[in-house]
Formats: sequence, C-alpha cells, structure tokens
Amino acid sequence: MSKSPVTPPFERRERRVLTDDVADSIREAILSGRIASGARLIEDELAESLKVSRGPIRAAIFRLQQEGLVIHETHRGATVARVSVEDADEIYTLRRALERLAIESACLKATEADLAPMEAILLVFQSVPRASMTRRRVAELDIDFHDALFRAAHHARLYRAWEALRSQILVFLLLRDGLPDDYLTSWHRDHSSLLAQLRERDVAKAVSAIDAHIQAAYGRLREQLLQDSPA
Amino acid sequence: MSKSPVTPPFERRERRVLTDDVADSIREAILSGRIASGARLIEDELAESLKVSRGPIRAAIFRLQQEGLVIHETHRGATVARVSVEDADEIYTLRRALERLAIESACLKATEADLAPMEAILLVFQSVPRASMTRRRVAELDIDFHDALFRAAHHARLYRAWEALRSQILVFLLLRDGLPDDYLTSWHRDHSSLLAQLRERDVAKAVSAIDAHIQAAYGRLREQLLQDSPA
DNA sequence: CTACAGTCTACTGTTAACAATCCGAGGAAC
DNA sequence: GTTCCTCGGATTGTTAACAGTAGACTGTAG
Repeated sequence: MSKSPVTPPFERRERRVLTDDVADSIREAILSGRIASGARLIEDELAESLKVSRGPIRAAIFRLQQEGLVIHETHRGATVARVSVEDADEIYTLRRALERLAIESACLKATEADLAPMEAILLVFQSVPRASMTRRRVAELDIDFHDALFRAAHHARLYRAWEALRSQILVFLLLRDGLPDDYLTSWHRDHSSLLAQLRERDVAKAVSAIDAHIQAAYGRLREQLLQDSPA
Repeated sequence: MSKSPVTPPFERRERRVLTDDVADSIREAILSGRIASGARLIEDELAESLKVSRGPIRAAIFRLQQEGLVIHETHRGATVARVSVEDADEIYTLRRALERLAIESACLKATEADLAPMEAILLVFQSVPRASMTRRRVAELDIDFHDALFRAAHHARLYRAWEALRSQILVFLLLRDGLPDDYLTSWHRDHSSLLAQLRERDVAKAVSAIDAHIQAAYGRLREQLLQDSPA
C-alpha cells in the first residue's frame, strides 16, 4: 500500500488519447447540429478534417455508437442516429428504470461529498442571470445534475448504462425551443426537492419523486414532439 | 416498396467480420476459464494465436469491455474482469431493473411469434435427459430464455443494456457447482410460469413475478459466493 | 419504359510498420 | 537499508498502405 489511505491526494488523471479528442469533436458536431441527423460519417473525411488517421476515427465512432448517437452497419459505414417519437419512448422508459435505481442506491450509499456537486449546480442555476441562460446551458446543467446523481449511486454498471443514454437525452433537450417562462423556476424547485429527499434517505419517497420528475419531463417532451411533427 | 410486405422472406443476414470471430473466441476463452480472471490480454499474443493483426483484436477488446468481461485502461492494456460479491450486487440490482421493464414492455408489445422461442426453450428443457444437462448447458438455456424475453420487449435500447450485462450473468451461472436436485424442476416451473403470465398480459402480476424470480436467483448466488469465500 | 447483368468507384475492413508510454531492473546517493 | 534516478524492454497508440465489399452506373434486352 503506497497510496494514502484517506482522501486520495490526487486522482491519477487518466491519460487522454487521440480517440478521446476525436469522439469529443464528433459528438460536439452532432449535438450542435453541424452534422445533420441521418448524415453519413465518412472515415476519410473525418480523418482529413481532424488531421488524424482512420484508426482513432473508427474507435471514436464505435464509442459514439455506444452512446447511441450514431448507427454503424458493417461495410456500410456510420450515420448520425435519427430520433423519432418511438425513440423518445424507449429512452424515457429506460431512463425511468435507471433513475429509480440510481436514487434508491444513492439514498443508501451517497456521502455528503457526493451530494456537493448537485448542490453546486443548484447554486449556479440561481446565481446566473436568467437572460444569459441559453438552451444549451440549461440542458447541460440538467444533464450534469442527473450525472451527479448517478455518480452518487456508486454503481459502476448503472453509471455505464446511464452513459449509453445521456447524450441521447441531451439531443432531446436541445431540440426544444422556447421554454415556458416558469420553467427555470420549477426546474430549480424540482431538483432541489430531489436533493432534499436524497438527504432524508427515505428511499420510497425519493423513488416516487424522481419517478414523477421523469414522467413530467417525458410528458413535456412528447407534447413538443407531437407539436413539431403533427401526425 | 420492393420488399414483400408480409413475413419477410429472408432476413438480410448481417455480414460477419473478423472482429466478430475474434470477440467470440476471446469471450469463449474467458467463459470456459482458459483465460483466468484477472489475466492480462496482450494484443500481440492474441493476434498471433488467432492469426489476425492487432486491429480486429483491439476492436474485439473494446466490445468485450462493453459486455463487462474485460477492463481496459489507456496505455496499460486490458485484463479479464474480476468479479466480487459487490459486483454481484451491482449486476443483480441492475438486472432486476431491466427485467422489470422488459416484462412490462413485453406484456404490451410481444406477439405470439415473440413468445415461441421461450416456449421452445422450455420444451428443450423437458425433452433433454437430465443426466446430459451440463452446468454450461443449463446456464445457456437460462440466458437464452431471458434473452428471448428482452427481444420480445421490442425495445432496442433496453436490449443493448441487457447485452452489457448478459455475459457477466453467465459468468456467475457458470461458477456455481453442484445444483440442488430439484433445481431443474423448479427452473422449468418458474420460467413456464413467467411465460404464462406474459400471455395473460397482466403487467402488475408479471412484474412482481419476475421480480421474485430475480431476487431468488440473486439469493442463491449470494449464498454460493459467501460459501466459496467465507468472510 | 422496365428489368436485369456487368462494371466501376467510393468506401470500409485489415494489415504491418512506426511512435509513444509504462513499468520494473539496476545502480547511485544518503 | 531506503529512496531516488535512469534506462531499456515490453506493450499500447497511431499511421499509411493494401484488400474486399456494397451500391450506383451504364448499357442491353425484352
């Protein structure tokens, strides 16, 4: 045992490798809409524009497939995943199952240090002037809050399942336009309520709270989707 | 629309590529114990013994990492994942959440054709003489039954989450030695009961049935693990 | 005009060589 | 003896060239 037993002084910061940068670049291009939904991802093109060889590109595409942002077919290449109303249904039913387990597990295992990041996000939310809150920023804070919850669950496999969904949820959050005036207010109320329940350690209440939270989010999304593309 | 609208004549059988074979080989080596838990997977060695270059090996290792059989660290290589009692806890709590959603979804969406594979497995189980049922065979039929359930849920993302767990569950099923005499009997009873409830389309009953099923499986596993490695 | 066969091109899958990193062995300083 | 440094071998990350496939394109027959 050479490492300090209490509060590791510094995490071994994991080395970044080309694949990581490539994956970040492509992910950002997809989320920002610079690469359209359904578009083909051609390895040579990406390799040239990112100034790397095809190896890291292929690895990054594989990773993004794991995240559900791209679809890869053998010998036919990768395309940016299209999202439909049925996809929203899949994503939110699975998300619900995962978040229920996450908050249950977090109630049992989370330390105060685990909850601090969530607290911090709520503070940021309050302190930043509302006018400067872009859709993107709100969406990212939302994802970050839930990400912190999944981390607080101390459940590696659950976290990986969440990672496979996270970016897809972000896609949905980004395509909504014009939030209701009171959205920011209710967002803060809902999330600080979740955090409070987590501190109470009352599993049953926390689970039903997050359940309602996810269902409400799904309801809003459904409304938006049906409005955008009327049947 | 050029394709026949009813019962597609033949599925487009998806092309297999070297990476697929490599992943199968390594997975089999791990499950059969030929590569020990915790052992390093050295790309050059694997490449030489499988007569392919390192490219497909790397891709296969990433895939196996996704399945949870292998742990890969940047610049340090891959090792066969070790499983502990805590891992069992993670795997079975997550599995429970997934199976609940699966049977719920299957109750709503499964056709009789989706249930046929499950029926078939039950028949195989009955028809094969018990003496010839190896641990491996029993474990595989068990996994196959649940795999059919997840397919019947018609939920692509849920299925992928299940895929990330499936091999790890198989690892646990394979390390049990000497099943109770009545295990095969109760296995058949439990699973045909699940199938029956699925046909009833009663979501609430089906969910609580599979919940009990998974919890019982976890209980047996826990007992075994604690017995093997006494605290 | 439609259906079909052969060819051609753009792309992915695979390979082998090159570059960078980790980690332990061995020695120097104290 | 212990700690630190350096060096070298083993192993992974990256590259660029080669091989094979899918789908479009052309032309031809009916």
